[in-house]
Amino acid sequence: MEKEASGKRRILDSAARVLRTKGLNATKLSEIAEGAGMLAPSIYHHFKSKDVLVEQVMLDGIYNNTRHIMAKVEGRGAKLSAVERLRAAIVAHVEFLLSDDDSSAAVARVFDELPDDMKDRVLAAYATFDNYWRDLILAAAPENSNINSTVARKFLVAMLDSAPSWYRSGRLSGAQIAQQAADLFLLGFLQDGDIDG
Amino acid sequence: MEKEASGKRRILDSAARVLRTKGLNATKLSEIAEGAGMLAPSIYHHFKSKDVLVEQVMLDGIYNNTRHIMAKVEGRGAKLSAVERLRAAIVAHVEFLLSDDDSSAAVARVFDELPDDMKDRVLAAYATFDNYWRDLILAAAPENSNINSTVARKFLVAMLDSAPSWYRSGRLSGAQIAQQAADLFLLGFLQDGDIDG
DNA sequence: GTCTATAATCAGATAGAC
DNA sequence: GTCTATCTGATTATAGAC
Repeated sequence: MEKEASGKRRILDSAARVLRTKGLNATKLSEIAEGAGMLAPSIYHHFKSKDVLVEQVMLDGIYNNTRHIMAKVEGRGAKLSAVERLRAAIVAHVEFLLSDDDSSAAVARVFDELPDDMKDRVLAAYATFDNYWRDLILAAAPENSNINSTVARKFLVAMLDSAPSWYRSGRLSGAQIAQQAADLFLLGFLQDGDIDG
Repeated sequence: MEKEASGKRRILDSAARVLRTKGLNATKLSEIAEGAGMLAPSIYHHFKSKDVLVEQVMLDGIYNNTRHIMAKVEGRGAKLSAVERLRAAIVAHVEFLLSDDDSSAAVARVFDELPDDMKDRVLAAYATFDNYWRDLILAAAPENSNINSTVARKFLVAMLDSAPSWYRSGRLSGAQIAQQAADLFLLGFLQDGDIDG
């Protein structure tokens, strides 16, 4: 189709990986270039500026993440209850964040650091993602819930997005962390023992 | 006692306020100085470098936040149940984050952006804070909880710390957000209606 | 303790050869 | 499409007067 030069692809992948681990400010073009097998000025053949490159990484990350979650949830078929769908989304989100794919972890790590104007544009790109969560949450909400669904969504996403910042492979697997997140959000900390899931 | 020059105090206060709203990278010494009623080079009479100043703001913020939460919880007296103590801490934490005091919001906003070495030192200063939460959580945990208490603490603090990034005064007050956070964490999203508190 | 210069640094960005 | 220079700009930091 279009010629998505492999150079461009390598730069985007390298950028996501460095951003994920170092954050925006500590991410230097020289390091991105190194990961892509070239030198810093070569990046400018593919991207007009560092900002443009970073913004593309953010947009790709949001797209990949949204698509991944939707695929996981919808792939479970039409038999799932609203609560099971919400649980599946939570699990998919956390597992993707903790996976080898740098897309979503880069976004989670860097979003707060973005310059204001870029943050506004990236936030606009979140619309599909936000709407999907909103629908999942509204569908799963109990009748007379005293919890505001927007507040619940903000708290939920923030909680999940924090996982990469403190998770280290060891005792618990990513899948286990994901289950804990779902249990915690859906059932609460005071809910105990023997839960079906 | 010691002569904590009012200049130093003004710089720290101004720095916390700018950091809270702009994040680390966008916080310029010139703006901190402006808020303190002086020019940028004057800061160097009080602090050896920007890093040293920022680190002091972080340490102060952690200290203030920890002390505030402890005072609120312990001030409620010895009659509180473990769950009520945990709830009081959650509410105090969110209310402090959303208050006029810039201490804790500055930490929540900036922590992820800190350079690695400083982050390590700041993290060490979190020990008192972390231990307090750990104890509150362990005391309130149900007998056979299937939720890891460390994971619960990480998710809880991350969720609470996100509030300043999306909360805007309007419909819901800070106190209401704080209650929602406590309900959500303790009882879960699926818990509905009429909750005692 | 604060100011007016001015230096030093660093990283993003550009020019132009190959 | 990538390289080797080089430039630019912004910001931290220093020197030294007041």
